[in-house]
Amino acid sequence: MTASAARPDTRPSPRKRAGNGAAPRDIAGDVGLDALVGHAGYAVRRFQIWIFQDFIRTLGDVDIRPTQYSVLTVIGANPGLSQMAVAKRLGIERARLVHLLDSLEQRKLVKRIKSKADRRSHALHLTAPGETALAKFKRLAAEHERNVEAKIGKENRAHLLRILAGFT
Amino acid sequence: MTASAARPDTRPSPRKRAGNGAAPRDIAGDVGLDALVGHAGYAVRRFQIWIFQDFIRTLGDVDIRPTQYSVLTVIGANPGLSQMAVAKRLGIERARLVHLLDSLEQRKLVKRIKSKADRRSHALHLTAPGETALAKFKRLAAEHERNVEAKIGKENRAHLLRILAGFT
DNA sequence: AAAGATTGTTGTTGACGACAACAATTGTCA
DNA sequence: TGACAATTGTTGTCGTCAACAACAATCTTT
Repeated sequence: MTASAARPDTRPSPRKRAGNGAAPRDIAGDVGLDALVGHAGYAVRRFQIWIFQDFIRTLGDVDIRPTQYSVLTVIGANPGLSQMAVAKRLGIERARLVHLLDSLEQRKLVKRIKSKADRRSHALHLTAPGETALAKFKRLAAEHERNVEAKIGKENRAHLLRILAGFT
Repeated sequence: MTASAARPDTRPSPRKRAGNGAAPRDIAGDVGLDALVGHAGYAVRRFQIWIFQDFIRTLGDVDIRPTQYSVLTVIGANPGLSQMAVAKRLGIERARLVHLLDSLEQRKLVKRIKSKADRRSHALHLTAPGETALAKFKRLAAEHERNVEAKIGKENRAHLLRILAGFT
C-alpha cells in the first residue's frame, strides 16, 4: 500500500558518509527517495502496477487479464479484423497475439475464420458465448474503474484520461 | 537500440466515435476501440510503455534502465541502506534486487559492505565512480523528463505528478 | 514468371514479478 | 541459558511479457 502520506520536501539533507557499514535507518519506514520523487516514469510505473493488480483481482473470478480484455474488446467492436490489424491497434506484437488468441480460442471465446479474400489472414470473431462473456467482463471492468475513482478521485481520473488521451 | 523504426505512433487524433454499437471497420488504418477508450488502465499502460522506451533511449549511451536508476538514486540518497530496505522502498523483491546489485557491483557503481551491526545484512554504498556516474545519469534523466514535458505538456506533467503522488 | 512484401507461426532471448527453499544470523521466550 | 521463531541475503523455478529472428504460405509488384 505504501502509505507515505504527508511528506513535504523538507528532507534532512542526504548526509553522505562513507566508510563504516553501519547506517541503521528505519526499515522501510522513512527512506528518502529524493531525486526519484518528481520523476513521472516512477509514479506512472507504481500506479500502473496498482491498477493492473486491481484489474486482475476484480476480474479474478472470470480469469481475464488486462491484455486479454483489450483483445476481446477490440474484436467485439470490430468483428472480422485480422490478427495483424488487432496487434497493430493494441501495440502488441503479432507473435504475442498468437498465444493470446490460442488461449482465448481454447476457451471458446473467439474463433479464427480463414479469410476468403486473403488466404494468409484470419478474420477474428467473438463466439456466441464470447459475446455474453464479454458483456460480463465489461460490467466487472466498470467496477474496476470505480475502484480507480475511489483511489485517486473522480475528477483526477477524468483529468488523467484527458492528459493521456493521445496514447490510446 | 532499434528505436522502433518509422514510429507508427503517429495517430492523428483520439477520434472517439462512441455511442452506436455499429462498427464500420476500415481494414488496418482506423480501428475503433470503443469501450477501451475511457479505461484508465489502458491509457496508463500505453503511456508507461512510451515513457520507459524514452527513458531507455535517452539513457541508452550509459546503458541504464529505469529500475537500475531507481536503485542507484535511492542508495545515493541514503548510503548504508540494507538490501531489504531498498527492496521494500522500491517495491521490488529482494530476490530481484540481488541480480540488480550483482550487475551494478560488477560495473563498479555500488559496493556491498558487510554490516558490523547486523552481520546478515549488507550496507549499500555508491563507489566513487558510482557517484560521478549517477550525476551524469541524473542529467540524462532530467533530459528525459523534458521529453515527457514536450509530449504531454508542462502543466499536464505537473498535474499528473500531483495526482499520482500517493504511489511514490 | 520472378522478386519482394505481408501474414501467421514458432522459437529464442532477456527483463521482470511471484514463490519457495536454504544457510547464516539475530531476536524471543520459556 | 537454550530451544525456537524470524530476518537477511541468496539461489532456483515458474509464468508473463516485450523484442527479434526465421520460416512457409500467400499476396503484390514489376
